[in-house]
Amino acid sequence: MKRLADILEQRISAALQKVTGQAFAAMVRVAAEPKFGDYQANGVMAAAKQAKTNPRQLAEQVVAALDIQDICEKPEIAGPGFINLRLKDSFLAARLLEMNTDKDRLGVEKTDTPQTVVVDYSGPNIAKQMHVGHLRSTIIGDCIARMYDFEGHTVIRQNHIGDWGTQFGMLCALFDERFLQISDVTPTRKILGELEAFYIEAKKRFDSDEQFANTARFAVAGLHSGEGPWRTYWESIVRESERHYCEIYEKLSVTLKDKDIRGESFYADKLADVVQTLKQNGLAVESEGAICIFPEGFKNKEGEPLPVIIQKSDGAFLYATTDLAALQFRVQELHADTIIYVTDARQAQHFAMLFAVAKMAGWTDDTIELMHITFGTMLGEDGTPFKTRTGGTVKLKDLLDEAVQRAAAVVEAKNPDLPAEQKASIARAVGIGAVKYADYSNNRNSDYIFSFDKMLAMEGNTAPYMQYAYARIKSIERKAAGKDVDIEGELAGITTLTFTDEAEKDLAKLLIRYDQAIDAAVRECRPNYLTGYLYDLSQAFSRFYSACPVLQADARQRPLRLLLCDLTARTIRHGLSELLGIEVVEQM
RNA sequence: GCGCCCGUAGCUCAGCCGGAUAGAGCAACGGAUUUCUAAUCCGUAGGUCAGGGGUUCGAAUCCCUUCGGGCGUGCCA
Repeated sequence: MKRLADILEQRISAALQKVTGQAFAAMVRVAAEPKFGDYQANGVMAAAKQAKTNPRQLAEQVVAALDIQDICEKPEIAGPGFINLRLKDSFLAARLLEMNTDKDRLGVEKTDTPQTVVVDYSGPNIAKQMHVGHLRSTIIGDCIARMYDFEGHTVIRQNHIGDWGTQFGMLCALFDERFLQISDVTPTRKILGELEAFYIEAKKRFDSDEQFANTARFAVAGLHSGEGPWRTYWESIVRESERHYCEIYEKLSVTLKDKDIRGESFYADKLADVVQTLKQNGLAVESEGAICIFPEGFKNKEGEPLPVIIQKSDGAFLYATTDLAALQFRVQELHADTIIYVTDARQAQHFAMLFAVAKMAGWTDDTIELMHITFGTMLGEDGTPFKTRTGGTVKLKDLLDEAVQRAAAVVEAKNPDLPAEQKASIARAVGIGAVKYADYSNNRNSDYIFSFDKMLAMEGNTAPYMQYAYARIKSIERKAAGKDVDIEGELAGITTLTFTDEAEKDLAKLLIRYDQAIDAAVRECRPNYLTGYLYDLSQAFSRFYSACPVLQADARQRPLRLLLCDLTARTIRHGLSELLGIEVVEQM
């Protein structure tokens, strides 16, 4: 099913071409107000200006040349030269019926130019527990990966975890001290059970105990050379950490799996080559004792060229080195057409420089797209970076647990008679959904204020609003049997649809726009376009629900209403659960 | 100093390539339930889109500038 907005764009552009002899964009948009119709074309005014003709007159000619009666009522010309379009009932009905036959994709077409897309997201530093700072990259990246997937691209998720570096020396040192002989995984868990505390203690010892610090440095050397027990310790720590964050991913319905892990350690033995290559091709030079590359256009405080440092004066490599190795790997081994990095906005300059270096080195060219998808900081209710009352970082697990707990209280208040197990599962879906949705629904570039009270108020533009709309539809379906309504039978037997209420049409018009919403969201990697659509859809449904009885509707009205319910439920479920990773519930 | 992001209703935020009278939610006020879940719906009120200038048929949106906030700016990631 071709996107309606695209069809309209093409038809009107064609008419413009016919009239003016030139190519102009029709600039079709959803109408600003219902009284202007359903869609409007704004392109005539710009075209008239360029062609130096009267816009109203041009609009008349365009409308006269326009072949569109299969889709719209007679177009109207308004204002300085807008062309207003109103969809025909017959067209709406045809689209709905087409969606009805496409259970999986709701009429959303796959891309005709599939690509290999690498999405790099989440990337926790595994020495520590995941905290709120990891939330945005994890879920925004996941939504991007899901959307690209759905559009038919080959998506390669990459979890670039921080599993290498000097901090692992001190962790191994403490590990060594705590447990000299690792026999199986159980004692490992015991030692690392409170990973955060383990890290803090190691850090404390490292800073205060000279002998311990020496052991830590010795451990780093051992890690690199592979001598001694250090690799084994390291593996235990890494494995234990992975267990921890895979648990969080599962809680969050994030699609990252073990196979997506490709941490810093993976690139460790490639770093020397990267530096060597860049030296050989003359890009990397020594400066103040470090090996640097100076991409054009970047300056430091003194206005001098700013370097990307790839090797410190002591010989050690840096994260820029690892990032370059990863970039090269993704292009050359994973054959990426597009690489999307989902990290916070503070790293914008780092990635800009990185991309510049990759281009200088000839690793990428104009056929490969490198995107840094940025997002703002999560703030507490006082507007400062989000912390616990005592000033510590908030652990992701604690935050999610609290959300679920709060949701459980609401479920208990609203629906105390449900079985305990079902109440618990609703609380999970609602609580986690609320946290994710609050993040998704904001423009990712702005900092946003995290507030349990707001996101779990469960009124207005929140995940529960949509989950509720979905649950109401499911409730209708459950009641249907008792009222001798055979939904499946009626849906299968529909041949014509009759609109008798504006609320039906408003809902239908939104339903057929799902493809457009996804397209906008994926094009700019902005999940909030998708949440905005789903909210509009749910609102249209709620209006429809209060205006139009379904099961009691007469035989003429009921097929359409059943179809609208079914398509709405499927769209909400698909949007929430397949694209945003937010669970839906049958009852709430 | 330079660079990036941000400034929209009392609060939290949308506003897609410049389009018609700038939109939601929360809070406030008033209404709606013998009928499929009221976690809902309908209505009222609320704005110098930080200020100024420019581009043009048209600017919250693009450009310049001032103010205010955040972040980054050579060996952390």
